[in-house]
Amino acid sequence: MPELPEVETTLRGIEPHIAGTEVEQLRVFNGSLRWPVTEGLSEIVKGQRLLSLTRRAKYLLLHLERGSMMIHLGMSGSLRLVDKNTERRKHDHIEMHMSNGKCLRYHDPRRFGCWLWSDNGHPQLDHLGPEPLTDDFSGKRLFELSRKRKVAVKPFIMDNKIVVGVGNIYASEALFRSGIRPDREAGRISLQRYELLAGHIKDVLRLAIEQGGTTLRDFVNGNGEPGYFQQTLMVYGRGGQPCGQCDKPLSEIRLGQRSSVFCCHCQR
DNA sequence: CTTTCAGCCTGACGGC
DNA sequence: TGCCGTCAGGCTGAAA
Repeated sequence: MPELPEVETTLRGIEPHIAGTEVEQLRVFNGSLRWPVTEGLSEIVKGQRLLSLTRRAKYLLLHLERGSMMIHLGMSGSLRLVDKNTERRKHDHIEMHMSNGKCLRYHDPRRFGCWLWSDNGHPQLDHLGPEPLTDDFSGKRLFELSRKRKVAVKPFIMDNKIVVGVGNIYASEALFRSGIRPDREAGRISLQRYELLAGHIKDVLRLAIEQGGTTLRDFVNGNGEPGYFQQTLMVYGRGGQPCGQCDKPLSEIRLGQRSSVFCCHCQR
């Protein structure tokens, strides 16, 4: 599923192939995504030059001459570059033909994603916290914003107002590396432990982006699905299996309606 | 203000 | 073989 590293990987994979080209044609086959695809999108973007592509949180932004497209991959979305006469697969909902012959296909079985056009900014981006891989995100920030908060630390670090782009997988892994129980009250964790946690969040995201390099080639070539993070996972999806550090069985609980796996011996 | 929770959607999987 | 229930997940917005 697309987390921040995969969105970043997608961006790096497609950017060099289509930045600077012009939109020849955009076709919407099924526009009922998380929010309906912007009405009249094909007519709006036709003929506009794609100036640049950026990422904010898990959103991809395509900057065109007269505005920008905000794309989210939701839970099951993916973008890939294909030859324009490649046959469409089931759940290929949108495609964008560029002036250099490249075709960008959006595939999303669960349709939790979005494609929204705006010529004056996207309100969804206005109240987001800092990017995790910048100096604006630190243990000090986690410590200060968590004082008097009763929420468990795992949903706390997954809150987009605190820091963006930390999904269930990487929250679980960073907490394991930090030796912190996911259900510990956010307001009762020391500055020192938050500094450790912030460092591990950055490490785990950076590592996943590096490993995404393999996925990147697949995306561009239109082969296979990403499977790069499986080996590195210590706790996510491993409830009941032995802990990689102490061999005791990993515990599984639910926090904020999300499954949370941890080691009750290694994490306190 | 904080916290909780339903809803959006399909595919995979287990039980019968 | 198929049917049915459950789960997975990010994000929003309403309710408590």
